[in-house]
Amino acid sequence: MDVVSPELNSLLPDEIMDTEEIEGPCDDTSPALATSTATTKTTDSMTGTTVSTSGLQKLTAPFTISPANHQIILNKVASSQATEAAKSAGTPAQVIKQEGQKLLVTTIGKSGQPIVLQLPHTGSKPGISQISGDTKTAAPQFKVVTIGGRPELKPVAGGAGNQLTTLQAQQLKTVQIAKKTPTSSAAPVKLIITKTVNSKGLSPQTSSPPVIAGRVLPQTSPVLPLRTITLSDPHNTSIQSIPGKKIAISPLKTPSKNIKPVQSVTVGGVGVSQFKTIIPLATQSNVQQIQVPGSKFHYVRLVTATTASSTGQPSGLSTSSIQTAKPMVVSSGPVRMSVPVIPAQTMKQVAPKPLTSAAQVVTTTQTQQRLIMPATPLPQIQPNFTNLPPGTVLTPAPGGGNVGYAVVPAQYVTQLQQSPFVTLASSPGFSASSAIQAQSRLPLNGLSTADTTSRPRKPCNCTKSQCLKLYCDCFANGEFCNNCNCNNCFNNLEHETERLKAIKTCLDRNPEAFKPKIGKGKEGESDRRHSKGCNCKRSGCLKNYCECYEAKIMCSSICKCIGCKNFEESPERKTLMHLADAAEVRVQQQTAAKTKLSSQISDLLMRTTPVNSSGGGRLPYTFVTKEVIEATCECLVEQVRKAEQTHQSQAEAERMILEEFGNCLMRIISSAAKAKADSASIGS
DNA sequence: GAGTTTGAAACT
DNA sequence: CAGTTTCAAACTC
Repeated sequence: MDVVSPELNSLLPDEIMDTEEIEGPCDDTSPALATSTATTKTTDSMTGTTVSTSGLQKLTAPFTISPANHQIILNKVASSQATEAAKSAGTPAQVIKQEGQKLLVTTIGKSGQPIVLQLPHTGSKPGISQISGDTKTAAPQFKVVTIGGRPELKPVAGGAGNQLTTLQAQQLKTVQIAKKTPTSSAAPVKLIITKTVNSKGLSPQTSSPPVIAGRVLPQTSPVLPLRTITLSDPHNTSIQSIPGKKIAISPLKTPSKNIKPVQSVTVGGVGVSQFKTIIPLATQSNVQQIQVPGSKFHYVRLVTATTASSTGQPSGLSTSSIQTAKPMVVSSGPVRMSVPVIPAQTMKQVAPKPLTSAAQVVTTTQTQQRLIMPATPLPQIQPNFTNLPPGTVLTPAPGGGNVGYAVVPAQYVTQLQQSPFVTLASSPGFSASSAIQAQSRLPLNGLSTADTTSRPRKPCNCTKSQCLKLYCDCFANGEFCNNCNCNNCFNNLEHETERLKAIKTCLDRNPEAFKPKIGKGKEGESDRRHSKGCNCKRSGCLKNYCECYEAKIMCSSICKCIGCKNFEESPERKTLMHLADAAEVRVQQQTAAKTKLSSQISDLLMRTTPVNSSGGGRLPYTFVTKEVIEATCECLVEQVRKAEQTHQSQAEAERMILEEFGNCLMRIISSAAKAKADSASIGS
């Protein structure tokens, strides 16, 4: 079992736990958010998005999705209070009154289509869903939730815009939140929450193809409209974690005997590439996985915090006052997760669920877990998070309670999700690591690397560093190696121990080693600048050797470069920029011309194919006579003249010539086809 | 594709 | 902290 010992854990920055100390502008979209106490705020420096988490001592955890800022807040709320909270949020809320866990999903703002989902106790009546599974399971089991890339959600169960009845709520075993397709923005988003009762992991769910217990499905597949979040509760065997014990780092690396039903939450994005993943490790038996496509957050971390929340309450609703504010905490008994999600671009925030109930009864005071997913570029927001690269898993320090940290590269988990995750969780003998590594070579969610990330990362070629030093871009970016050409790579879960050690070494050397190098400068300075500045001597800072130039930013006062030409007024820089721009434009034009020509040719071939087939042969090449060639050349030359007369750029001239050539080809082929058709008709 | 150059990271 | 070495990416041929 690969875990981080408490010793190593203790070496890591303490600030991990200090999320509540983080200050940042509060971009609340609802009054409810503004009234919370003991909140945790995280702010995306790039976007200003604010994620707030409710106080840990509260049990309520509204889940809200704000179209305005792409925030998703998930909180468990008391039923009556949920309504209030939703009202305060400016939109009607749908509340399901029922004992047990309640999940309020509501939107703030435009959509005005709040969704309230209730997660009944395990002991509650079996749902109508075929996947409800074994009702004997004591603990509530849930977990696959996929939310469409758009925050706008419309309730499906119980009718759109209508409040769900208690019965409906009880029957609400399956909710689908379909990703809203870009083309049909008006299409309602389905929300499917599947309650899975994985009794001993032997109850595969077959009724709802998109929803598979314990498995997160690929999110960006164009043929898979539905985004699903599967909430599968681990068996209620032991929710209580044992302080001091090591915690499985990830389901992937978890030894077979520790593999438990996996809780996973996936939030689908619309055409988004980068998937961020959270793998909270609540307890020994509780492995949770959260994936949020379309966001930029990179890390997943579990943060524990002692709370005053009452334990032993299955739902926790009876004792908790409504926590209207900045709720990003999903609480459920002993395990509480706070999931601030601050995507750099889409700014979606998700707070997944929690579950539990069964085992909560035992203890009086328990530590709770919060899951925090900071966006990758969040130096100012949660600087502490960036100190830990993804993949880091921390076990609770001695006496620290059931605290677990997991920082996992989203893409890595995304790959995992493509793998038979259920199998991983249910098959003791399965080599998770091997499977993971195999999967890591696959494109993300069926998309190429270039398609899946706004920050395409080149594969590394490390040979000596084992990809465990900052020389390796993958490692430096806090990512596992994926599709790389490296040799003897240790930057993977198979070598988690070494990796963690390397991470620690790097952090010892430089606590900010894993922070983005490009961040905001001082007040009044440029928005972006290198955190340390470059030290170039020979490149003039006008080659990609220079980190400033590579990041397309100007050198600043903190740079120690010699002979720098990377400043605003630098003629060399301007020339370079112009050349680069021109080259880019040219490439684009050529690409466009090629595409057009290609389409024209293919279109022509399509049209002439019937003729050819009817004629039973190819077009006579003899049509390309000397006269035809000359005429074609004249046409092309004419285009050159035209381009010169109109003072077209070279790129444009090339485009015109290419286009004319395409037209000539079309005419030749058409004539040939026509002649052949005519001859065929005459012959018959 | 091989070899060179370059500068960050690592080391002393 | 400065100097040196190592390393992998960028670049050149």
